[in-house]
Amino acid sequence: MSDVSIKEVARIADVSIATVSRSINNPEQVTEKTRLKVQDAIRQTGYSPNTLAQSFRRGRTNIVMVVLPSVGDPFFTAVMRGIRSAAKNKGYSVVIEETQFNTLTADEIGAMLVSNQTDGIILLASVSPFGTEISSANSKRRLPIVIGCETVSRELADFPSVHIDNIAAAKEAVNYLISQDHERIAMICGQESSLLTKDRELGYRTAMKQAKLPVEDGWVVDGDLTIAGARKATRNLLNHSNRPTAIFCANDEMAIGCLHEVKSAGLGVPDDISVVGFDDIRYAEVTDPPLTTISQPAEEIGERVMYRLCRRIDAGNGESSSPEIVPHKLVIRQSVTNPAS
Amino acid sequence: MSDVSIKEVARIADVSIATVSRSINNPEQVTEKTRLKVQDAIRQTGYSPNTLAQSFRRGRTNIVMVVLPSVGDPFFTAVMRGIRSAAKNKGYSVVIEETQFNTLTADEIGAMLVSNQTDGIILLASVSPFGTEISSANSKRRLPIVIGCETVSRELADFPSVHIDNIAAAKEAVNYLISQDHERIAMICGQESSLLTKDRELGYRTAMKQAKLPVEDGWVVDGDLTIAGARKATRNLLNHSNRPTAIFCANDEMAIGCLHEVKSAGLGVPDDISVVGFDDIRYAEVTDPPLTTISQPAEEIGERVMYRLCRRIDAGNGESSSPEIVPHKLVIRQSVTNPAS
DNA sequence: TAGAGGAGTGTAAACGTTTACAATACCGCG
DNA sequence: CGCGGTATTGTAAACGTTTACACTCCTCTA
Repeated sequence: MSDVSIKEVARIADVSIATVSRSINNPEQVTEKTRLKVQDAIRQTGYSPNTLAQSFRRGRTNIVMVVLPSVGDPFFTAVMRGIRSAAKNKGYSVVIEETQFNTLTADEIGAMLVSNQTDGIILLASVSPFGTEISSANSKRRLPIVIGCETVSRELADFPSVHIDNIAAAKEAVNYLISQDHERIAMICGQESSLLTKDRELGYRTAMKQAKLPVEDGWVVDGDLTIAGARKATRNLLNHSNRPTAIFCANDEMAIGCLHEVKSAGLGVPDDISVVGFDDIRYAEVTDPPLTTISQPAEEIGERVMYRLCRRIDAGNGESSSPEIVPHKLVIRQSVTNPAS
Repeated sequence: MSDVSIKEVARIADVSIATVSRSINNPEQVTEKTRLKVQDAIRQTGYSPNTLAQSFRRGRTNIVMVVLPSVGDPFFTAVMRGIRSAAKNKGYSVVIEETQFNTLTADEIGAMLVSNQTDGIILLASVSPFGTEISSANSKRRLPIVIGCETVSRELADFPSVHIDNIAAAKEAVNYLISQDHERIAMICGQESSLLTKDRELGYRTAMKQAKLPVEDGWVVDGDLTIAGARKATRNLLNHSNRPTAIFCANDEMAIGCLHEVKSAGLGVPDDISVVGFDDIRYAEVTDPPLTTISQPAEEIGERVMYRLCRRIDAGNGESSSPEIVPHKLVIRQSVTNPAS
């Protein structure tokens, strides 16, 4: 099967290998007649081009790498589905690199580039605050990189990106709690390093400030973006001397941990504590109670980011680098109620 | 960076390109002195081998493909983590193909092979009952394939596999329900095509038969392995004229849907209905109530299956094809109670 | 009918490695 | 000092494509 090369086809079809190559890749350059001859020979021999040789010759792997914090998080698997579908559409394969929530340094990205030879990279994870290294190292290398979900720091601003408006979305979530008469609202956020988390925290603080509500010391805690982290964070919140009536979580994964911990403490959701999540992963509607959360168009983000990358790969530096903001939506379920009732 | 080739290094180090290649790949074949010279030159030039050229020359992509039903299912993401860790260890990249629960045909696998040139394939999904096509097509091609999680049909028996004993595990789960005095036990299983599901169903039926308990018509329903499917299945079960007191689900994903639907119907878990799952995904301990389920060593399966594949790739047909059974474990949480109480 | 121009095809080089084989250098022994 | 043998290095071919360039036909125009 795969041991027959273009030479054999050329021999059978009685043409040169160049003509075979052309009838496959640029059919308009050959006669109808020879094209048919070649097609026949291909069918006879069961030839299929050696993609290794093609990649080598063309200098293209047709592989892109996506770097993400955690493959386990349903939000990212949803984004991945979008990426994969667009990739398949464009003839790319996708390899995944998981950062396990650690922040990437420029060197690590560099290492990934040389080891996994890829045509481009999609960053769904935070990169180190020393973003300049990457961007300068990269303007040198001019490697196509596009950023998804994560908010973009100034240093990376010359790369295209697609994400929601995290600040506005977080504000909307918190404003909803405020509209339900909550005044003591806490937040569980991700680790320091994540810009995206920082933005959501900023949205929370802005909403609180605009409503002239205080944010007490110890009301903003790090939940590590994991279930376990959120459970610990929730315990701290419940033991706070001025216990909040509502908790806003920076992602649904943590909201699930939070829900569980509140109930383990013998309290009710939403009767004693209201909870709001972020992402609208597919488990959000089957938690108990179903989770009120911010919905992101995860698959769409994935598709857009992949198409954006393709354009970058094809167009080189031509592709614009403006951030692309996609819409979010507050979806109201049953994890929030009025604290007075 | 990547535009400097081995030639440049050879020029700087004042040796031939063959020597450069050797000092990298077979250091024991060159003098200490030249090795150092070459190392220096590499550092000076920032050379790193062109992996495309290497792949081409060596006829190896160092890429493996894994075919799985659904990337979203946390069980599979856990298996993937194991695969990825082993792959990284061995210098392989991993690309994923999702079947979306459809059964694969031999042709489809063939197409994947020629389009994505890979060194091997890990099958975590069901393949079509016409397994002979694949195995014969493959003995021709002698492509390294190994099977994980899925039970192996007779036709595929010449490929290595690693999985738990699904029949025994399902029996154990059902026996546990029986030991808790349940007599009316239903099951939500996956689609027809999945052998793995068939085995779990077989385990269920065997346990029931051995305990001389009847399996009523309509007690074994298809839940599609999805949350939505399980909810619908659960609704049917709850409306059954002889309503079961316990439901055994073929995976945790469905158990989550089941839990939710039971509670939506105004019933309590486990007080009115007991529920048992399968897989022990990481959400299983934070459902309400925490889920009693069968735990599979998912990451370990992933690692073993990958190492197995490596051996197949290296050894050719040398590697044994005996199935490798890994241990499962019943983990008891709070979704089951005695129906009398 | 000569010549220009274009369409179709062939020849051969190139991509960056690895590796069989040849050549050279080095060592120890007689 | 010469010789055999081994350790190290160099030369060149090969992997399967793509593609620049050259060549051959053919057609159309003047």
